[in-house]
Amino acid sequence: MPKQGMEPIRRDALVRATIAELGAAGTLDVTVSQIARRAGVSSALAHHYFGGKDQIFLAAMRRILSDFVAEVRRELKGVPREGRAAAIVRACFGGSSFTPEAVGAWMCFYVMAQSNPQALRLWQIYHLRLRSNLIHALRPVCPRPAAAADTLGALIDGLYIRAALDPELSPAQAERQALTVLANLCGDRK
Amino acid sequence: MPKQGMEPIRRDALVRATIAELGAAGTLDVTVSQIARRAGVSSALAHHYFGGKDQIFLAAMRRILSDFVAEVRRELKGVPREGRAAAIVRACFGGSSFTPEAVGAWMCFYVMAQSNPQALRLWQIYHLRLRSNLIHALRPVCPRPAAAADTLGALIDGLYIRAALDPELSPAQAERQALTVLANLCGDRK
DNA sequence: CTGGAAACTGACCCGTCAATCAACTTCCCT
DNA sequence: AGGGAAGTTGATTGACGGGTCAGTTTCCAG
Repeated sequence: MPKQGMEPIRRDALVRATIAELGAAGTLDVTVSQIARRAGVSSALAHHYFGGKDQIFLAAMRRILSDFVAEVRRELKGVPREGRAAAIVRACFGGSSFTPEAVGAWMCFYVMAQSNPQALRLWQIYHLRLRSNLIHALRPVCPRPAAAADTLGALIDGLYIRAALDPELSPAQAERQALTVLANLCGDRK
Repeated sequence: MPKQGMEPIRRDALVRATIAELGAAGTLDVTVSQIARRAGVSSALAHHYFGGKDQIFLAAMRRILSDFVAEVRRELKGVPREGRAAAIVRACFGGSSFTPEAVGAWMCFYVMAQSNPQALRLWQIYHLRLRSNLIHALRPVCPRPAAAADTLGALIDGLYIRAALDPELSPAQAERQALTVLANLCGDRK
């Protein structure tokens, strides 16, 4: 029963369903039909709105990325200069960023970036933005902000991978590890 | 032109071809035909020897894992107690462990482990072995060996991911970052 | 010399899935 | 009212890829 103005609602539902499906499967081997079924529509409609499977995946990737950016901004609100780096780390492991679903989908996007130029481009943008945010946040507390930002970024990626494969690794543990390294990176020159 | 005693040679060629193909593609979307072609045989023969696609992939995964173990052993040879942790780190980024090909294939196995129970099992074994090696190596030089091993392991995984997506990241840089964190993890209590 | 095992392949079968199409329904504008 | 736009789907198509099989060649044992 068609209603007017469904497009944004359908798009949203499909994007959500994509993230859920990717997160649950942990693989890019997810069919358009599965996504559409979870979103409560036919696969034809998914194609109608997005044009193709890749576009659906890219939309989901953009969503996760922008959710993460929002999380960072929220965590950064009202935090003094010296606490900014820790706030960014908390954003990585808290809120909606570190649910099993999001982590699984995130890993899928890493894979997609290896063969899809647009996905690679999105990843590079995320990567550069996180890096510059971290450098800026580390400048007041760290002797070598750029190097520390690279290390911290790599550690965060690694913790994501491990969380995806090892359900034992809790968000709290992961966050603690990252914060410990952050403290070391900052404090070992005094 | 059939010759006797080809089986081990073919198996080896197919495993090598699998790693090369996975490493080049950066995805599990590699067909048996591609692998077989690169190995110079028909796809039917690949099925004949391995039984199926999954078996081929698992054989390749086992190969990469055992190559890595060999690398660690080699790097550890004749190194004094205090240098063991650094030697393991060097093994991760040197030799055949950190070629673009091996890193790409490695990432594929992480993906496979998310949906294939046998691959997950193999990953867990690798994971536990690396962990216990690291803990043992860190004991003489580090106040909290277990925590440090977990952190170092995650960092190494993260550096692999980044190397896979970012050709700018050289082995030397990655190794330097890992060794820096290792030094911090050891030295910050003095 | 001969029969069987090992090595090897081309052709085929069959399931799956992205993508398209031709409909049908509901809503809104004039 | 009624025509077009938006919403929606089931059925279909076409490609692709894993797996199987029947058949061919080569080698070796008895």
